[in-house]
Amino acid sequence: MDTALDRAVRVFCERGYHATSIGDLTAAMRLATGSVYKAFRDKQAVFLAAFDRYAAVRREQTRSAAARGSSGRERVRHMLLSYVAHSQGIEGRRGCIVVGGAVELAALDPEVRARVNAQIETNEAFIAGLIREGQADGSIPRHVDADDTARLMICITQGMRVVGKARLPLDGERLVGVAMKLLA
Amino acid sequence: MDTALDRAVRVFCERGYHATSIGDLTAAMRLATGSVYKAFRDKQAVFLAAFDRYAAVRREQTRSAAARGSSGRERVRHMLLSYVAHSQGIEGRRGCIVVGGAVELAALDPEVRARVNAQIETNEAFIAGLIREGQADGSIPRHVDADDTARLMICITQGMRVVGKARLPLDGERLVGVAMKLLA
DNA sequence: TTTATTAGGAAACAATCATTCCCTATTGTC
DNA sequence: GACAATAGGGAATGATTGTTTCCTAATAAA
Repeated sequence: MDTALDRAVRVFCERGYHATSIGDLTAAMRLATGSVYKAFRDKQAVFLAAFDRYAAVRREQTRSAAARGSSGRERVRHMLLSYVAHSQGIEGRRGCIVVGGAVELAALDPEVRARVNAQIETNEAFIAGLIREGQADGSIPRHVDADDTARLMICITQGMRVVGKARLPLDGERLVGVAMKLLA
Repeated sequence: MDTALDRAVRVFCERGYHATSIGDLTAAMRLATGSVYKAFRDKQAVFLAAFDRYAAVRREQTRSAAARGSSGRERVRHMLLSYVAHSQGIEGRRGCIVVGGAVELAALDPEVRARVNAQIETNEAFIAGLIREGQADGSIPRHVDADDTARLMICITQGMRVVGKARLPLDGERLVGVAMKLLA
């Protein structure tokens, strides 16, 4: 069932919510219609489950990417580089469920909006934490406002997913090189 | 007809493409089904026309916001402030057709993808131009890479639309204050 | 072995979708 | 004033949607 949910994640990522029919879902999950409705209340429930799964996986990937850095500053850099990588190529084209949910559903579906907000705020707090670590270890100046900078970096990462979905190329080293000025 | 198209823009902005039915469209445009299909080939044609109209209006708004600045640097600042303003409140909740088109349709619809790309690249070139103006008038250092910085700023602006759609508050002065470090 | 419970599958359901067709005013032309 | 042309409106249509229902096969308990 978890593997079926992973397949649902892929479909929702690349087609979004409304363009994904139950037929698309059953084909991707390799389950019959009845089986899907036995496991989930309705289509939205499948989406919410897929959202949660996607969010958990991405959180872990982002955290482990950041962990590759040896200072707070380097951890921010690796986190941004990881985001560029995920926004590009085949995965970039596939897209991000959080961004998709925000754009397609957040306006009208309070349940989705709550999850999108929670995910964004968690990420933002994580980035602010990295910045504070950097200030503690001396790799990031004290005068940098951790919260404001984190929120701007959230905009950057979410924006990269939009640009990546449109298949515009992103040069990781150059883009992140510029973004690191925010920690000056 | 132009006023009807403006109303179509609003609906497509807040509901997206697939969640907008012809019924929603006719109700918003105050036109009967037959009239819509007399003016446009199909639903996608309505969307493309709405997209073009929205893009033209937003381009003008962004340009006039930038024009309020007296130096290249100040023009970039005003342009970013304008983006924050449009990403917030009722308009932020309504959303951006370009971001919506990118996230919802760019993966599968080449025609929409081409327009999204064109709009993003036009904006990016405009921002790069502002930066070069600032370098010419001495308000922005020469060592700033105009193209890389413009691309990052595109990510910032597109990301702000995503965050704004999720109804998270954005403090314009603080956010732009941090972003202006990119011109240091 | 028998029975109860569950996971999974396919067909049927009503509702909604985008689209087409045809009718009615209104406008401009001769 | 008569007529052609067109813009707009609304009902009808076929396809597709999400959902439900019922059936089969497999598994666990007794």
